[in-house]
Amino acid sequence: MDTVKKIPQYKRLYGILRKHIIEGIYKEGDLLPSENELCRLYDMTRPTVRQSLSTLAADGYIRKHQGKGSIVLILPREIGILSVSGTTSALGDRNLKTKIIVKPVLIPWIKDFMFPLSEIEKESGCIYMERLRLLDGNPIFYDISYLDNINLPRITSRQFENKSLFQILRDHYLIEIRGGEQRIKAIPASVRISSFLQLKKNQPVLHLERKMETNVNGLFIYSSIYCNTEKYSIFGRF
Amino acid sequence: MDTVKKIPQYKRLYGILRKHIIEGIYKEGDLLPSENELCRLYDMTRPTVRQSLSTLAADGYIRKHQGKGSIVLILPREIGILSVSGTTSALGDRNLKTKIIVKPVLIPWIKDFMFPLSEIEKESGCIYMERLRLLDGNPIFYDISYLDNINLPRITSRQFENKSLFQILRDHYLIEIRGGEQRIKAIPASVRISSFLQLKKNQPVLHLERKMETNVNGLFIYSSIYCNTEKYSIFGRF
DNA sequence: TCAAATAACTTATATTTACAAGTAAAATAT
DNA sequence: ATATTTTACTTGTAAATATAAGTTATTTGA
Repeated sequence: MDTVKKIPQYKRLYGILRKHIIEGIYKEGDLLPSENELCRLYDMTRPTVRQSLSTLAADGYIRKHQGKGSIVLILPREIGILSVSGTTSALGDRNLKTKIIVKPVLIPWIKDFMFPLSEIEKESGCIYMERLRLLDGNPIFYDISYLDNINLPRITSRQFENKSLFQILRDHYLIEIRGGEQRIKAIPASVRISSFLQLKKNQPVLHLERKMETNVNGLFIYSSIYCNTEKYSIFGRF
Repeated sequence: MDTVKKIPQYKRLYGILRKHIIEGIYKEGDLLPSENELCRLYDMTRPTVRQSLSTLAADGYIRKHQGKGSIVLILPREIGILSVSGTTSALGDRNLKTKIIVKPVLIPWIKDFMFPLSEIEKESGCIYMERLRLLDGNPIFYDISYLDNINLPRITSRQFENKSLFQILRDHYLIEIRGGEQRIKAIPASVRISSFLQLKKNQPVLHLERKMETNVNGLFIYSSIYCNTEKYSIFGRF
């Protein structure tokens, strides 16, 4: 086991502060310790500390005020599907349960896929899965995921119940989501979708098509997500 | 006229590079000049250049690759309503026309407003306006905006036709949008909304409720936006 | 007492320097 | 010719330093 922890210092501090914010050690409106204090506390220089704080600000956890300090925001992360981290982790793994509709299988890519595919992607086929996510027992997301079939040993046999796909990719394959693009529409629910989301046919449903980019060159994750927004809204910061 | 241009260098370079990307001088997949080249070209040091590039990357204009360089992305900014810049500017002011439904008027805040209001906001009342945005002649957005009534001389008499609200606020009042939060839902079109968006009643419509934060302390801009997503999707990067 | 000036904080911008680590092409050895 | 090594380039991380500028509380002066 020669896995040296070579996490950069600024990422380490970012993680620590974010954890503290999420756990409520710093509450809404609180001022974080000043940059100089953080320098002393964690034995870093100011540029390093500042890089952590900038990242926190970019991710919407704090707002920086010149001359005043860094103020903690309440991030309305109730259903943070618009953020990078994925739905499960965004909810703090509390009320969200995941049910597998179609276990991960290796299939060829669908014709006329929602996003253009590279030649390499087309050749290798994709890992396909369908999941239903329930919030407090109510089905909210019907999630169809597509994943390039490149070098992910045993992915199709992994246990996905109540786990975030992103978490598995990060923990077992060191794959991180870097960003992506998405299209959003309001559509009438088809029979299949309405049955999964317990809606009447043609009820309005939110449809997201997402392409997510990873730290692995050429590896993208695609999702088609249908949301029942009758009771819950999709929240996001920008 | 003593308006000294005290734009930070990194913002200047950010603007220059973004302009070049938007104008197509750098195309999709192109490598930007290396950090050291930019240092020489614009007479800055590397941390300064890196700050510009980091901001560009955060805004989705480029992707940085260690050991390789910064690659220009095609940003799918078709209808960038999910981005900060506002709809009109996101489309490059080309096909999008704006029609005023209700001219800016000063009214008291609505009871049970979609976002909680501070006491100061409640007292001062709000500037209310309704606009319809047409893309290639098709009504796409029905936009209801609320604005704190604080120190915006002549705002209610300004000409908003075919101009971005954000642009007017920036140019005349030096107000910049810093970020915000939004809720997204799919809802059935009401009679009023369906008539504006030329849809049948109860057709699915995308509903966005947004609270935007500005550089002016305590000044927020609220929008309720209804989108016809039959032909167009809402696009965003994250 | 009250308003203005000041001091002591805060973050923002910028330079300089050093080394680590990833990428790609050129040089080398087989 | 081909595989390997080297080299030269790229971005990533990090320290040390300096000055500017915004905010707040204290001190000062009337």
